[in-house]
Amino acid sequence: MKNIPEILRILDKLYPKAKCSLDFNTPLELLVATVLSAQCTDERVNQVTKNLFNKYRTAADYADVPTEELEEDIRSTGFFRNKAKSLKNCGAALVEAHQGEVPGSLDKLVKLPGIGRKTANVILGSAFKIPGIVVDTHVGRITQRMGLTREQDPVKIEFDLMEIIPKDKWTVFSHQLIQHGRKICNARKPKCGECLLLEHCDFGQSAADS
DNA sequence: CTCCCGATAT
DNA sequence: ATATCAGGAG
Repeated sequence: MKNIPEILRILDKLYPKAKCSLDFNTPLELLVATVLSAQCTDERVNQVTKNLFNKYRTAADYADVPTEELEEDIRSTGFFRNKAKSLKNCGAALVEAHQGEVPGSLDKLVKLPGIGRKTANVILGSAFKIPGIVVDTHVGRITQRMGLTREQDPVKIEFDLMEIIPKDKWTVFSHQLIQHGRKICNARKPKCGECLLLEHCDFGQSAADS
């Protein structure tokens, strides 16, 4: 079995101030940034939202803008047609069902168009301080490599992690792994030689031959 | 499972 | 050229 407390200590030491790396000032801004972050780097999202948030200030602003105009405003983040549709429909749903405000519960968030569990848990953790495990591509990859889960499905991974990670650590843990995934445990060529989690990692152990 | 999709690193 | 990047919907 895994020495979870030790793994958490190492992560705290490596990334003591791990937080959301998307720029935002309100729950709505975080929602938009997180939708845009799908299959896109957070640097590019921040670059786009810098201008976007000046132009779109309320949920109604997203609901009312012509689709083509919103598509152009977010084009460089990729998947721009899907994302524009999601943001527009989401803005309308917020106005319709939540007085234009972003709800602070998982159930209500995942009912919004374009918002899945990953996005919902980002919003819960960083905008509402409600614990949630964010299983994105980084968290999924790293926890599989380490042997913290055997599942492939992000939702199953989320539930596996919820059982072994203390609830008050869920949000920090997610952001720590995301930073670790960007700096060390890359998808293509993980830098196992620089990884302080090596001895706790199945992938690192099996790759350590020399 | 497939599709959506521009930008960047290798 | 190709894999990958804070995924979600049909």
